[in-house]
Amino acid sequence: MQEPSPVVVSMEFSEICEHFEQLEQTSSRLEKTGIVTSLLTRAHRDEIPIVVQLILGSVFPTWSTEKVGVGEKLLIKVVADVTGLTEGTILGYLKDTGDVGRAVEQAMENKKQVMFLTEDLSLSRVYDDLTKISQYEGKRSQDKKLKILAGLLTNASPLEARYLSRIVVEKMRTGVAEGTVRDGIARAFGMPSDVVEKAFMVSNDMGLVAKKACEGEEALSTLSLMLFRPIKMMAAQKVSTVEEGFEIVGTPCAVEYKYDGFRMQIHKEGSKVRIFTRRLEDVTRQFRDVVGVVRENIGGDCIIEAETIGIAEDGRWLPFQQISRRIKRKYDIDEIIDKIPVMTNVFDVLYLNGESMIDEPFKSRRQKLEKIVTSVPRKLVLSEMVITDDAEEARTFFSESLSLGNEGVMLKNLSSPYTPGLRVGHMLKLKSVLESLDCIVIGAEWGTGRRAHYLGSFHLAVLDENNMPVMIGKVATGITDEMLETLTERLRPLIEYEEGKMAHIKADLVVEVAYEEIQKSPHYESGFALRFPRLIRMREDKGPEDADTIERVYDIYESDML
DNA sequence: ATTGTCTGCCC
DNA sequence: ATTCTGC
DNA sequence: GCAGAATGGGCAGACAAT
Repeated sequence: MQEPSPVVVSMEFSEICEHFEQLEQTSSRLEKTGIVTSLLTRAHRDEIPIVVQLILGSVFPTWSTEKVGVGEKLLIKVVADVTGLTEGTILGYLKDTGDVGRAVEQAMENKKQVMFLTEDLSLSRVYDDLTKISQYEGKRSQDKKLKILAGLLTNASPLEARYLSRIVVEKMRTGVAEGTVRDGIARAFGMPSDVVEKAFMVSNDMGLVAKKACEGEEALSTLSLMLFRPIKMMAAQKVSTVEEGFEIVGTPCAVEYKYDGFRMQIHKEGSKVRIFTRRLEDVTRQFRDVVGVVRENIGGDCIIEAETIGIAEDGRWLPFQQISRRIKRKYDIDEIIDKIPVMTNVFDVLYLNGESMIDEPFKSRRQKLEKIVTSVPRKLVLSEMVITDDAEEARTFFSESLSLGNEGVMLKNLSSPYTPGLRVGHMLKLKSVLESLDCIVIGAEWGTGRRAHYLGSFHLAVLDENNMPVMIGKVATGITDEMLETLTERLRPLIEYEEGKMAHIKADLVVEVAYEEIQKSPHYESGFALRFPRLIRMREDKGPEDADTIERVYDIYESDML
C-alpha cells in the first residue's frame, strides 16, 4: 500500500480545476504560462511535483512503469454506475460534446441519484486514490479500480469530474503541455528557461524538475546527463528533396540510411547494459540479444544511439511489422529472439567514459563512435553513412538506401551538437516520394476535441473482383479545417445509419489518399492496409466505379516487396 | 480453454 | 508516425 | 518555427465474458 502524501494541509482539487478551466479558455501562450505560474505559486511546496504532473494530464511521469490502467470505456462504466445513467446515454453526451471530460461533467449534472455526505476533494486524496488504482492487477482488478474511481467522482463537482476524467484518460486538452509547463516553472521560480529545459531533457520528469527548481538553481543543475537515466532523443525535421536538405543542414553533411526499426538509446557501464526506446521505456528484457552483443563489442562506459531492425536468414531486412512483435514481448522471449533476429545500427554517442558528448559536434561524436564499436556482421554495425556536398551522390545513396528496404536517409549537420528532444535544423529525414490511391469513402467517425461536430476520420475502400467496395483502412490527417467542413457537409446526406460514433456512408465520394507503404492487414476486409495514410484531395471528377481496385493494390504490394 | 475488448506503445 | 493551426 | 492537438496501422498483454 502507498503511503499517504506527506502533507499537512493539501490543496483543494477544485482550486486546481479552476486553473485548468482558465487555461482552457485562453489561447494566448503567454497567458497560459501565467496561469501555470500562478498555480505553481499557490501549491504547497511538497505538492508541486504532483500539481505539475496533473497539469500535463497524467498521474505518473512517462518513464514510470506505473499506469492507471483506466481508459475511456472503463471510465464510462464508472460514470454510469455513479450517476445511474446508462452507458448509452453517456456515449450520447460523448458524441455531442466530442470530449470525455465534458461528457462526464454533463452526466454528473444530469445524474439520477442524489448524493449524500459529499466531502471536498483534496489534491492528496485524488492523487492517492489514483495511485491506489494503478496498483490493482489480476482478477477483478477492473472492479476494484471502478470502485475507487466511483468514490472520487461521487465527491466531485461537475467541473472536478471533467478534469478528473481527462487526467485518467490522459487527454487534458487545455492547450498546455511540456513547453508551457517548462516556461511556467521558469517563471514561478525565477530560473532561466534553458536551465529548466536542460534539466527536463535529462530527467524526463517535469515534476522532479519543478521540485528542484523550487529548491534553487544549484539543485536544478544536479539534474544532468547520467548513465542509466535515459535522455530525450533528438528529433528530425522532414524535407522532401536533397537540395532543400542541403540548404538547411549545410554542406558537406552526413547522409545516413534511415532504417525502419526501433530507435534505441543504449546505456553501458562495464558489463551492465540497459536499453531505452524513444519514449524512454526500458526494453532491456525484450532485447537481451542486443545486450549481449553490445556488452562484448562496445568499449568503455557510454550512452549510444542506434536503430535496431529485423534481419532474415538470407541477410535481407525485415519489414517493420515483424520486428514490432518483439517490443512488447513478455513471455517466451528466447523463442522470438530466435525467430526474429535483429541487427543494431549504431549512429551516435552521447556520453563516453565519464564525459557528456552532447555538446560535441556530430563529426567528432561519430569519430569517437567508430573507435568504440567493433562490428559484428548482421548483429552490430555502424550505420551506413557518407559525407558529401554533391547532391547527385546524395541522391544515389538515397536510392540505394530505398532499394535495400529502408525508409530513406537522414541528413546531418557535421558541426551540430546533440539537441535532446528538439526538432531543429541539425538533423533531417528524407523519405521516398509518396504513392497514392483513389479510395471510396464508405464510412466515417464523428470527431472529438477541435473536430467535435465534424466527421473526423474516414473509412476507405477499394473495389474487389466483383466491383464491390472492400475496406482498406482509414484516413484522418492531411485535412484542413476548410476541407473538414466540406467533407462533413458532402457526406452528411449520404449517411445510411449510425452506430455510436460510426456513420455508415453510401459509396459515392472518392478521395485521393497518399501512403508510405501497403501492408498486409489482419484486420481489414481487403486483406491490406495503408501505412501512414493522409488525405490529399477529394476526387469529385471520379465516381465510385472509377476508384482503385484490389488488383492494383495487390500489384503494388508485390512490386514493393522486391 | 477460447474469444473479444480494451489499453498502451512502437512506428 | 503525419498534418494542420494559432501564437 | 514551436507547441499542441487530432488522428493512422498493428502488435502483445491483461482482463472479462463465454
